Amino acid sequence: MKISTRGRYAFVIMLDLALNYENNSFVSLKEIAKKENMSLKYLEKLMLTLNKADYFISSRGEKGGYKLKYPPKNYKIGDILRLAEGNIDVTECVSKGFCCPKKNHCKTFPLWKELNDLISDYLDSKTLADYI
Amino acid sequence: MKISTRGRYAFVIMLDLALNYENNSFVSLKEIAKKENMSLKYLEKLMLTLNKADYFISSRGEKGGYKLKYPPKNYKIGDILRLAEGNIDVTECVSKGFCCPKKNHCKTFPLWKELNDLISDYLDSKTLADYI
DNA sequence: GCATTTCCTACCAAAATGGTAGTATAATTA
DNA sequence: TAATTATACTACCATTTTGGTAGGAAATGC
Repeated sequence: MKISTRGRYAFVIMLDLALNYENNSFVSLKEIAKKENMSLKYLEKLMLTLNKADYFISSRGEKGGYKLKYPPKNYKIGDILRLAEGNIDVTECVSKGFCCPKKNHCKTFPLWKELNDLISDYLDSKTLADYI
Repeated sequence: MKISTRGRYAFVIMLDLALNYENNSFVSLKEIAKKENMSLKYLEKLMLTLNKADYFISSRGEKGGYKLKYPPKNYKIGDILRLAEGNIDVTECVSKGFCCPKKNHCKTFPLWKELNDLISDYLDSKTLADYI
């Protein structure tokens, strides 16, 4: 049931960018890595994943870095974690598109389904704006 | 955020024993393994873990196996999963006894804490009796 | 043109996961 | 009492996941 380093780091990165949103300047991964005591190289790789979404505006070179494309309240924590972790479903059988032959008479399915909805709904009810 | 095979199997095993609770007979792992299409050897090892708790009465030899020591409503799903999985906390930092130096001014801690409580409270509100 | 920073690929060590194998021990039954 | 059956316990193992490093290429600002 662990949230992995990927997810935890992603949340931190996004929060750091959210905190800088009003400034309209770029924040480099180097700064974040230093501030949060994370490996720059690991952050770079993680950023490749996050960048698949329409989350940032980026700029290379000196004074470059990243900034949020939209205001912090537009970023659901659930979406950030799904992106960073791949998915956050508690079992395979509750994942969209997964078809288990005994889904309808499985005694355990209702628990996983309810638990999964509880988690998803909670994480989707929170945005970056709630943590700055 | 996945519940591993250990936790999922544990829930299934406990449910099978709960279904047999009224019968007052023993259910062998061989039967469960066959019925649920699981590896007997893996079940045996998992049972070693579950048996650390005061959950079963067991008997060896023919007609042997396991039965629940207490009625199904006495078994919280949360406890079963904690036992099988080691722990079910979403991060290390929310685990009891873990001390993070920046716990009090960490921007992300509140989310993990709330999420963890949500999950724990839900799983502790359900017992085996709810699924038979 | 040079330093800086993102972008991208390839690799790698350690840990977790999901098993298997073998054996000892206890209970049942023929 | 001997054979069978089932739990109890230890050791091992292959695969996947996790967390991270290395090295460049491409773009940008000064």
